[in-house]
Amino acid sequence: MQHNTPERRQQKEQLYRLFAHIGKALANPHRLELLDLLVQAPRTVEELAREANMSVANTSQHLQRLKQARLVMSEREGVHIRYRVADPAVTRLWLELRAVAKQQLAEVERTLDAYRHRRHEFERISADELRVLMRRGEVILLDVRPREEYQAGHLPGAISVPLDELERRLNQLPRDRTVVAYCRGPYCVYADEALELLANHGWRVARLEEGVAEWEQAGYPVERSPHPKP
Amino acid sequence: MQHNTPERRQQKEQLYRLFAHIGKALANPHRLELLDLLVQAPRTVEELAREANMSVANTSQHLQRLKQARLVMSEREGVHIRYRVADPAVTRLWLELRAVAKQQLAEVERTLDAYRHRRHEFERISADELRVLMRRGEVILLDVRPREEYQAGHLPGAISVPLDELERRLNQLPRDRTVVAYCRGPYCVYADEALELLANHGWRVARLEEGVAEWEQAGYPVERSPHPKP
DNA sequence: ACATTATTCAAGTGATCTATTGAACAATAA
DNA sequence: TTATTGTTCAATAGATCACTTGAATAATGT
Repeated sequence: MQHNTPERRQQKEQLYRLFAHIGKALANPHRLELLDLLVQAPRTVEELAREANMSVANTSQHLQRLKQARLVMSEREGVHIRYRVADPAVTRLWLELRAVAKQQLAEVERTLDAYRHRRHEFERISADELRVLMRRGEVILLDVRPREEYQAGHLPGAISVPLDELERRLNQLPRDRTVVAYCRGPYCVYADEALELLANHGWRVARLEEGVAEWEQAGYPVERSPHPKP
Repeated sequence: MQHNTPERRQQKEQLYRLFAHIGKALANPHRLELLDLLVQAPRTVEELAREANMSVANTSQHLQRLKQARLVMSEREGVHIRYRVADPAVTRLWLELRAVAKQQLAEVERTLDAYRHRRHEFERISADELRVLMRRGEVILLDVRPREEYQAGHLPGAISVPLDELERRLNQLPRDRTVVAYCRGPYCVYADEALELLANHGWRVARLEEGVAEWEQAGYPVERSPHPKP
């Protein structure tokens, strides 16, 4: 029985071409940023363009590559078209890609330190520790991402306080409990900025590195608000 | 506190560029084929070129891109240079990429059916079932990959019978037990070919879809032979 | 030292990718 | 209907990628 006929070769090549199609979708920094945003919450083209600092046309093109590779899907909503991650497996793929990057590129750590230059100032708390403290009611947990991201999914018991609103809402926070903040994940600075403000106002603070995706991937439950119709 | 200064933007972009560097390494079918081979066992450039049907120079170039992205590492062995996967996280990334492809591209299934046109002929057995039957001694488990791949890691209790040797060694197999065969994973045809031969000679046969990487990723133990020096 | 073998390097060409621009299209509101 | 807004399409130019070829390197054996 032959197992290296030209036809076999050709079919094998087609298979790898298909896999590479997904790889190609992951081969551009802008597309990864879009994907990263979509992992947090579904968004329209316009929103994505604004948040990723790209032209709308360019954003649209990149989204279409992601869509071709079936990493994201789109849905019309009146005049808008809302994109979302196509499947939880895509989120896992993205987390795994970042895990490889983190383990293997020392550069990432250096870049990250430059980017989040205050990130070692605050005590860090692990997911396990947080669960214990939350059960005992000893901490307040803040989700400092934009509200839509909170609505798309958040940690159980977390309060939505987008970074912009934090200063205004400081008086709503109990002074006698440690405040834990989280945001999009280890590469996001929102939580650090929130903690700095809180620390300056006298709170005891701690940072959770995990974002919702990492939390869910670790097997912990996530709360989702029903999607509000605009 | 500003969180969207131009410097922040720039640093964020650098971070995504780093991630995209890994994505780019995954953006070519040849590189994925090389990676797939390396997941099975370390190999020299020459071996890889032969098995992937590429020129040596081209293979070398692709390997260097993989190496730049720290997906593989290399080591001199006399005149040869042996490449290997840099880290288990890389294997997980590759499995996750394939999982996304499988879930999302219906084409994969169609291509796969064309490629492994006999794949529905044989009974399939799950990893769990296999473990039970192996414990009871009710099946023989064959690893039909090349011997070096077996040596780099195999399922506990598996016997190495490379496809080429199978016909010659038929008389060593007990006739009264079902033979289960596995190879590189769900996209590999070696096991199917082995099972066809065995079925034609009267054996009861079954196929395990998992390869060693999938098996290990599922949390089951893997046996590794000490590496023989040539 | 010399020849041999495995691998990498360097240069060149055609293919693919990316960002930009301005036009086209689709849904909504006036 | 017409105007408006969000999104996509089409064309283009510059950058990057992929494969080939032939030369350069590095270890080994004579």
